[in-house]
Amino acid sequence: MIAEGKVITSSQELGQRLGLSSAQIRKDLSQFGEFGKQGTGYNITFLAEQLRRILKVDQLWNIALVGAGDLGRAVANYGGFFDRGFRITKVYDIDPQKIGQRIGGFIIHDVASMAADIRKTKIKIAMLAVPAADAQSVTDKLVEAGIQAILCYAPVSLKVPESVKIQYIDPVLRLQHMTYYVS
Amino acid sequence: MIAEGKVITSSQELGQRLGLSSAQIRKDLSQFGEFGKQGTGYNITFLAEQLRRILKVDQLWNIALVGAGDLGRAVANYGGFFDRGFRITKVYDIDPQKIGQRIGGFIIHDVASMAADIRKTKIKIAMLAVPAADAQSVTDKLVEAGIQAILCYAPVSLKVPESVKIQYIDPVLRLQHMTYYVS
DNA sequence: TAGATTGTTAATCGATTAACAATC
DNA sequence: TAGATTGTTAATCGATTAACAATC
Repeated sequence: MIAEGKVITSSQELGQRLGLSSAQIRKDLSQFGEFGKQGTGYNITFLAEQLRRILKVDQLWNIALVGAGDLGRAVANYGGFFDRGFRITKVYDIDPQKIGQRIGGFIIHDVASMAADIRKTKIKIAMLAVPAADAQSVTDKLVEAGIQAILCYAPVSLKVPESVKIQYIDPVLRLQHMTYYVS
Repeated sequence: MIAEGKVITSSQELGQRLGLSSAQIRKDLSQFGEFGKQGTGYNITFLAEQLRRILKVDQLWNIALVGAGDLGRAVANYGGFFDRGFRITKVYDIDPQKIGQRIGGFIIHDVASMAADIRKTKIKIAMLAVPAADAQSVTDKLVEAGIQAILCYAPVSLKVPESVKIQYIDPVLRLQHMTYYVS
């Protein structure tokens, strides 16, 4: 809407664009504050700012990448993170052959130094691109070191304390979500 | 459970492992049939077979990949599809420089021939790894050609008819789902 | 002032859970 | 036969929607 040059919107328009009812929009927003004006609606830039603040995407997050194989390399080379508030600051692998080499401009560090690094630099988010068989043990180390969120590229289900958030990137799972509907 | 050598399970055990109530397990399964035995529970291999059939993941699905840039190359080289019932059979790009070359063992074909190919081969699922700016126009062509499900790697929101299913792979979106909970 | 739209309360709807007859 | 667990109905819970006073 900002790109379209619009200044004000309403719960009705937001609902229409998002496929929700206007009541849902107002109810959800009201959980976090009063962002609109009666009779007028919502100022779009103000609302966007508030939403970014609420979701904590109004800052730059540092990320540790674990795993420098094919998948890790693809992730490290992906250019879409920085623009959208995320920055890989460290890359780790366990393979002595890889340690010291570079991928995507990052030096590959030894996982042995990972826990201490993460504690020191207070990195909160990690991306996991290790083989499925290693994912749980690496996760345990990350959690122990104070990581609070993990984006996991391995096709496994990780066990973590409730306080740690996990999201998975598994293209096959996404495909499987759709086959049911395909005839 | 199969790997663990177990033969029979119950709605209670399934619920426990999945973080759901036993009633939820029974209710959901009963939507599709009667898979258990009173007093005994569910035969695990039989249940798994039935679930695969219901979800249509008991077959090999052919997939068209559109876009042979960095992302497309990574997708084409990803070895995890075939084992899990998906096979890329065609790769397309619009760049004359790329057409005829190979990525991940696939010859890159001209998008100009895509619609006719898809109609002829009856491919139902496509993966989209084109620049965000091209995603909608390519999607329109795919839908027109009869594609029923699209896995989109571009960070955009695609407009498609209700009958077409879409799933997105956007690591930044996944990261943004977690920042709210990170302190 | 009249019209429009918010934030919120009350009503409705649908999903989850509890309970139990059926039966292995 | 006694114990266990299913599939399903009824009860409960929570989420969505409708309605409206407040007010810009």
